[in-house]
Amino acid sequence: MGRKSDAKQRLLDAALDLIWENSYGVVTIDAICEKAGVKKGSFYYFFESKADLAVAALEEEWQAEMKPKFDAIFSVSNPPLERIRLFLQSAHDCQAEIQKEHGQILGCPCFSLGSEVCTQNEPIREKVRETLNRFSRYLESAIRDAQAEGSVAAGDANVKARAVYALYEGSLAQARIHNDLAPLRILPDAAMDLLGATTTTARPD
Amino acid sequence: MGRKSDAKQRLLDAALDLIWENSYGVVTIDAICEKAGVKKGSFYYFFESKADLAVAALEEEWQAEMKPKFDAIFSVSNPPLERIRLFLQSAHDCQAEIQKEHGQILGCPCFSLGSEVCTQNEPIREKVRETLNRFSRYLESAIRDAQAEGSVAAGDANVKARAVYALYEGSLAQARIHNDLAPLRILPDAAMDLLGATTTTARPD
DNA sequence: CTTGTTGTTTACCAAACAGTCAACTATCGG
DNA sequence: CCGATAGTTGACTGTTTGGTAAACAACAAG
Repeated sequence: MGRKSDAKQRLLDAALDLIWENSYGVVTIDAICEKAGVKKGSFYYFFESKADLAVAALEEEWQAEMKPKFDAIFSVSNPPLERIRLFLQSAHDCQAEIQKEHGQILGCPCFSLGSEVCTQNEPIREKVRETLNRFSRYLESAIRDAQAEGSVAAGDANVKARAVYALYEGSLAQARIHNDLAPLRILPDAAMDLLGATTTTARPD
Repeated sequence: MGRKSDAKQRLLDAALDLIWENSYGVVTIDAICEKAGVKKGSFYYFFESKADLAVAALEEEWQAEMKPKFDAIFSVSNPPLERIRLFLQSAHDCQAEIQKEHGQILGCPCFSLGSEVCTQNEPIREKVRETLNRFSRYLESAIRDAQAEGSVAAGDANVKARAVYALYEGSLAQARIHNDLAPLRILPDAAMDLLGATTTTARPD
């Protein structure tokens, strides 16, 4: 069945890294190839264009990285509000680690990319939409469970989830712009305020 | 005192329009010149680089557009919570109008630009920081006034302002990505929840 | 009218860029 | 060992870019 290669995977990884660290528009195909250690001819063997690669990279990132993480954090074994708090806490911890490594907070690659290219490239926009919806569905479910146990007031769980999600992404982007973890430190409490949560979970000081 | 010209202003306007509608990275100096009806030689007469122009455009946008608007909305004549509600409502109304004209919600140019280039260009990052801080200072002051009259619970007004501001920018970016006003429609109520506001202001249905 | 200042234009260059292609190579099943 | 399949390479093309420079045009003050 012919030759084997991990070049495709290397391209996906390199693209995500570069776009995350910089931005979609400024990253060239040449740069991706160089970082991946792959010649441009091979790039076009696997992908039609940079946009095509970006879509594939987003899907890969979701499947390989985000989904397992989300499934663990939003495990039904955890109390509903605890899931949300864990989620927001992990955002902080992840970005703290990234800042240590890169010297720079990078935020959410999907959201940054989406905001940058949503007016220019429909396939990327569609993949970003899909991914963001997957994210917020976890929140929505947790909120519904919280409402069922009475720790969050009644009301459209989808609306509440979208609000918390906007707060989350806004805080991440702010952290990136200021290269400062502060917006992420206050995020859990702000989300609980937003949900009008009756704090069943202890708040560490 | 030599020749007169509005070419510089035309360049500022063209740059802001193009970057807002698309993104910083994808907009070329040639495109800005063409839209402004200015030759490239003249561009370099007024600005050193695209980044230099972007910084000037942000300052111009603040001075000419945003500041007067903010001063009116956050007028001390208005009750504190009403200021905040007006601010969030106007975000919705502005974006609705933009959507009608462009067929596309464009969000906040400063925040989008900041998130895109903050890792690549320090002068732009610094100008974005400055501008965003100016924004959130209006919120902080209104929150402090609200606390004084008892319509918002005590607590660090700066922290609360940053949370509301993250929610605001997150909602705007979400609206841009989805090209959907929904995140902005729920924004005022979400902000009031976040602030734990004792609703003195009537909520229109 | 002249002279200095401010702004405009055109043509140009070198680098970077996306995208193509034909020749080449490793690997597997038979 | 042989051919089909899967992947690799490097050299190439044409275009778009950012950036420069020198000649030119309008205008104001003296």
